[in-house]
Amino acid sequence: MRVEASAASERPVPARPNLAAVAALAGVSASTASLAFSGAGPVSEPTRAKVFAAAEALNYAGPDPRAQSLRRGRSGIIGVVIDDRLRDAFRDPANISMLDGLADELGGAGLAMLLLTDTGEGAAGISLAPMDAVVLVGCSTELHSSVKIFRQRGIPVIAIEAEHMPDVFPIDLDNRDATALGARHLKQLGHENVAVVSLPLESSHARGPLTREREAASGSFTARQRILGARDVYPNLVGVASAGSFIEEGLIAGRALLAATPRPTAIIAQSDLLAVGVIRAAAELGIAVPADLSVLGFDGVSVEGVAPLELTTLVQPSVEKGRAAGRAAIALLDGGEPDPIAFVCVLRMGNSTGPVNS
Amino acid sequence: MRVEASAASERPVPARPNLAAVAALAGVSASTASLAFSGAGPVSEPTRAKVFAAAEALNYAGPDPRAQSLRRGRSGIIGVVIDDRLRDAFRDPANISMLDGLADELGGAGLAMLLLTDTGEGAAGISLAPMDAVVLVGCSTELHSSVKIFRQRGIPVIAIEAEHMPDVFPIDLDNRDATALGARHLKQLGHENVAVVSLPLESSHARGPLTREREAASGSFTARQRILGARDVYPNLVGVASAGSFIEEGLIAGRALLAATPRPTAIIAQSDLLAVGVIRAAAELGIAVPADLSVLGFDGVSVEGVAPLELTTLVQPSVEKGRAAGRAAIALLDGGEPDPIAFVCVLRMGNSTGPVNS
DNA sequence: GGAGATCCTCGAATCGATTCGATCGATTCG
DNA sequence: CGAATCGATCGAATCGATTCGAGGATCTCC
Repeated sequence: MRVEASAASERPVPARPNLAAVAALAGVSASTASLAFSGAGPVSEPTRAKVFAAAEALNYAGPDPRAQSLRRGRSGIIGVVIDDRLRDAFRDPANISMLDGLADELGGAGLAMLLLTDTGEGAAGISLAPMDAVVLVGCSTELHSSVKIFRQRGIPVIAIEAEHMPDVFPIDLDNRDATALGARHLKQLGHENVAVVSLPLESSHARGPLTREREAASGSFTARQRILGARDVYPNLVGVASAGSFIEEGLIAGRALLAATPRPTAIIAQSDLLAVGVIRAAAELGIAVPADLSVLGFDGVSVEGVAPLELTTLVQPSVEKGRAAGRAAIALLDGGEPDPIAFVCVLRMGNSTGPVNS
Repeated sequence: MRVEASAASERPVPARPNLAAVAALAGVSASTASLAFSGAGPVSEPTRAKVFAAAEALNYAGPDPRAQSLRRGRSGIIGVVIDDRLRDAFRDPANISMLDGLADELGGAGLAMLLLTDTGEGAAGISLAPMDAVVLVGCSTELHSSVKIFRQRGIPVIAIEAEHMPDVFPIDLDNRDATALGARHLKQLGHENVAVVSLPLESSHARGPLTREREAASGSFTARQRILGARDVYPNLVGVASAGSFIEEGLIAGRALLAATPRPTAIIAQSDLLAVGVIRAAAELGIAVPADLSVLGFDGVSVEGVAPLELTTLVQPSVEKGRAAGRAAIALLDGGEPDPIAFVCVLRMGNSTGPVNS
């Protein structure tokens, strides 16, 4: 294809110009023009100037990312798969911090985040989008088929807090041990009648009492591990599943649990937001925290609305978790084989837990 | 290039198979194989089966999205540009609702969201990522250069609450009129000494008193419009800019404003989170709301932590705003020319405002 | 002045798929 | 039984760039 210099003036609205057109107008070959734009090879100053002038004249915006990504085999896009609806995922500060760390690390490497959900219609994007790597966040088992596709495509997969799978790089959190640590703290305070409010167990986000069957069938690795951790200390633990990590849900769950007789003297909430809800439920019922009820949280995010109470909670390095995922993605893209990463939580003492009041 | 049926067994780890390899193994042409996968043309059942069998045998994951997007000129990706750090953007429920509406609408059309920020290093993605359309959220003026690139590329741009620009499809909110409406409500209650807490004015997110110069130079269209709306009723309005739409920031701003003499009898906050912060500042100082101080919010999100108070606020249709942006993006992609969209807020009466106590 | 090194520039192959028009065989209709 | 029709398949062009090896010009140094 030849493009005359005059062609530009003949057609007022030409098809979008491409590199070839620019090169032609500049009187150089396409390869040289490419070099001029990418700066990847030696190009003399006058030539470079000619190319840029031609680009300017043709109103050329630079190499087409689509073509670039085909040729280079890289799109600069990292998929982030959330198992929730966006609204839900973004409602929990711990999650947001994680995404923030992720975005920070990826952005620094010139990579962008493609937000995907594994449920509903948005799931199509999972196999259709051009991605260089994928980070699964709290992914459910429904993702196994997607993971297979990623593997076939040679797309590295990073999973945050998920069951280990072959060819999936894990970023772990000691959900079980941390919860056990928290539970032992309660035990030391003398609590024996303890209940738990869990994160959603299924993607249906159904509320309701925990049963061993439900737990076993649960797609939420995190929720399950935290339940197990609590059971390590309180084998006969009872509890309810929430429909999401929100204060409102903690309130609902708290009401349910506190209506039981005998009333639990301590409640383990699987997130700080849930813990705040539980505390609010207690307030409603005139139950004093921590005198009559101890509440343990998880995440260590600063939550509004329980002042002057300060949550006793298991602090997890949310931001670092995201960062680690980002770094892992970058390393895997470069063909590296980073070491698996496991984070641990720290028990931060607040005053939402106290000795049992018998 | 010919690929023998036996080649697959010779090379244990072949370069990733492509459509041509699958077609060769199936004994059909690449065009037919393409038809079989896309279902876009007539393909006999036996042929289709042969193709899929070959794909299975070669462990082919389906057409490469990169190549597809080059050929079809579509990537299925919609860019979403946030002017904030992710962390900040996700901290405000109004923003999240908007993103949720957007995600919902886009997901339904098989499109995925590419999250971008216009500041820092992540900004590179703006011109490098393969996007079919872009939604600017609360974009600053720094985006003008990016918008130029989008225009050159023929990428439709949708801007939510931004200054109108040629070739940019606007989704508007009556920020000014709505704020004026709220201000008139305060006026009717007899308030004369009114102050405002604004959203960040610059991308530096600097706190500090409002000045006409700062307002004029501000990159935040929304903040400016809301200030203007308040000025429509209270021309000599004073106020401070916050560093973000957070409760904590409202608290800081509230303390500053309530330290003035004479103390304002009403404060207009440019978001509900800021309003809650202001109320908390009042509580700190022993100032009763609404008896001694009226506080007006904006957004109409349900905010925790001011019970039993209920915020008087300007309710905006956040989710609908996002949905409208999504629909506009889809329509523009189809070459349509949707009508500009403008949403209006509704003043919802709570009990955080009341008659001036003189 | 010629051999060799340097520096630019170019041609051609390639990335992996889609799509239009052409072709070929089988079926149907008159 | 010939012609028109229809369905399935194929070839070739195309999307827009990158990259490698080769080639030509210029310069250096002996």
